[in-house]
Amino acid sequence: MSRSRNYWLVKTEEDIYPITKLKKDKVTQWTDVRNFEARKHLLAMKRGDKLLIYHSNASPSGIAGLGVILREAYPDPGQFDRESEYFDEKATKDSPRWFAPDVKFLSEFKNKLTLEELRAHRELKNMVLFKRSRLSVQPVTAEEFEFVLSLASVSRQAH
DNA sequence: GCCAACGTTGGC
DNA sequence: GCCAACGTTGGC
Repeated sequence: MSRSRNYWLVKTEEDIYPITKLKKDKVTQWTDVRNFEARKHLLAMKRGDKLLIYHSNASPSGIAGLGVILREAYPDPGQFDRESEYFDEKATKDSPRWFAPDVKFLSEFKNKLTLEELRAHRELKNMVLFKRSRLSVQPVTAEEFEFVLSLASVSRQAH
């Protein structure tokens, strides 16, 4: 029996790792997530799951494009590196604490879908994005995902 | 840069 | 196991 695909929203700070950088890299390790609930979601991601890529700390903040899970989560190397700002002394190779999947670039929206615009749609009113504003990896329903895509194509047609 | 929201830590 | 203090996120 095949499992249905899941959808997620992941945040990245626009001035640290914008989607234009992912576009250039094609694939990146989605590292540095250090929050237990976000970790749970990273570990639940399956190859082929699609991601809304959200730029935080931006003006304005919003969804900038799409990615897809290429490799499921494996231990995040930064936790073992004393030099890294993401080093975790409680983590060992035998029992890692933090994980990262590989994310592949899919597309960049012509126009970022801003928080303000997203908030304006009833169809999106239950998005975790609004209820759990600090969670950096969060589930998205299939309906929400499809609706966001429909908004993105509208903004593409506008230009 | 401010500050509200909220996740995490640590004393008890 | 509670909860106050602290630190961080992220919108504005």
